[in-house]
Amino acid sequence: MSDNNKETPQLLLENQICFPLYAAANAVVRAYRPLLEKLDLTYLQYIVLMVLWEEETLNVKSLGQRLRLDSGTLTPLLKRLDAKGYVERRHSEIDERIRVISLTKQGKALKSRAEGIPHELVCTVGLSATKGRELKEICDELIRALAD
Amino acid sequence: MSDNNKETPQLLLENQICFPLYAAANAVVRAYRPLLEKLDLTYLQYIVLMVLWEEETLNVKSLGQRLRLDSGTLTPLLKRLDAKGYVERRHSEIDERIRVISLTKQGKALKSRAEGIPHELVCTVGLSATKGRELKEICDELIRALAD
DNA sequence: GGCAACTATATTGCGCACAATTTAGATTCG
DNA sequence: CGAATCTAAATTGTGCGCAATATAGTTGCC
Repeated sequence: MSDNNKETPQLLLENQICFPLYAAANAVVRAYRPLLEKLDLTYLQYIVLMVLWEEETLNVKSLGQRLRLDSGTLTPLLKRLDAKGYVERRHSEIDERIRVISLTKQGKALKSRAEGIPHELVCTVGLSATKGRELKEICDELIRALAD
Repeated sequence: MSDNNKETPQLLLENQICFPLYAAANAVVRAYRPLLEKLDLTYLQYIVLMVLWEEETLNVKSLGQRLRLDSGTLTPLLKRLDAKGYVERRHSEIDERIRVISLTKQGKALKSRAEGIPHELVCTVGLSATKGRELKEICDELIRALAD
């Protein structure tokens, strides 16, 4: 334990925990790409729509809190979803600063077309349900630990 | 099992495995940022240097295989590391197509300054060694499953 | 009412990721 | 030898992520 450094040198890529996490996240986004191409969506756009399929309507801030992303990422992304005709971006009438994001008819219609995607991905990955749960738990713990 | 959909609808963010993975990877890169700022490095630049601290010299392709990244990502990154004076990018004399990347004296010197960083991060995260190992294993499995 | 502090979103700029293409050099094989 | 094929790296273009800053609009307080 005290001669930890000799046994597992910290600066070897082999011994990193974060790098596999980082590489796995890239790999997953890459794996989603061909499945989402049919819907003309990127991975993050798909995630944003997933929130909207639940909530119908919401503003940039609460979306950002949910996904841990800021307006610098979300504003241009929402403009692209708008350009594709999947969402609308209205100004709140109560508070002009707030952008109210809502699904268009086309945006709602995408939901049924997306239904099969998570299962398709699970199949190509072939991760057991147990390991999937473990992964989710550890990642959630990490996220909580690193929140602000 | 057959009415899986009713019990855990696939299109709820809450039920996603990949999203926590994605968000955790972002969180980790974010957490590294202030630690790496002192060395004038981004997370990926740090990872690339880590490979070079092991290998002394290598070309773009083998670096890319190691990190699962392509020349579109690596070429500009290596140019930036070059501009910072941490690496050199020579053409191989045997095969002019190949770029041989090697550490400069300054690049080598960074290693000792980076020594404390992994431990610093582990502390802010506070993930147990067991869970760290589990996370690494599952991510490695995911990466293998999604390779090409 | 009016001004200071605050808040929500937008903008700018940089550095990844990666698909698609281009460029230049190496290899193969008739 | 030399054209076709292959290969390594570079380039181009799009879309994140996010820090830093800017722009409006709102609220609080005198």
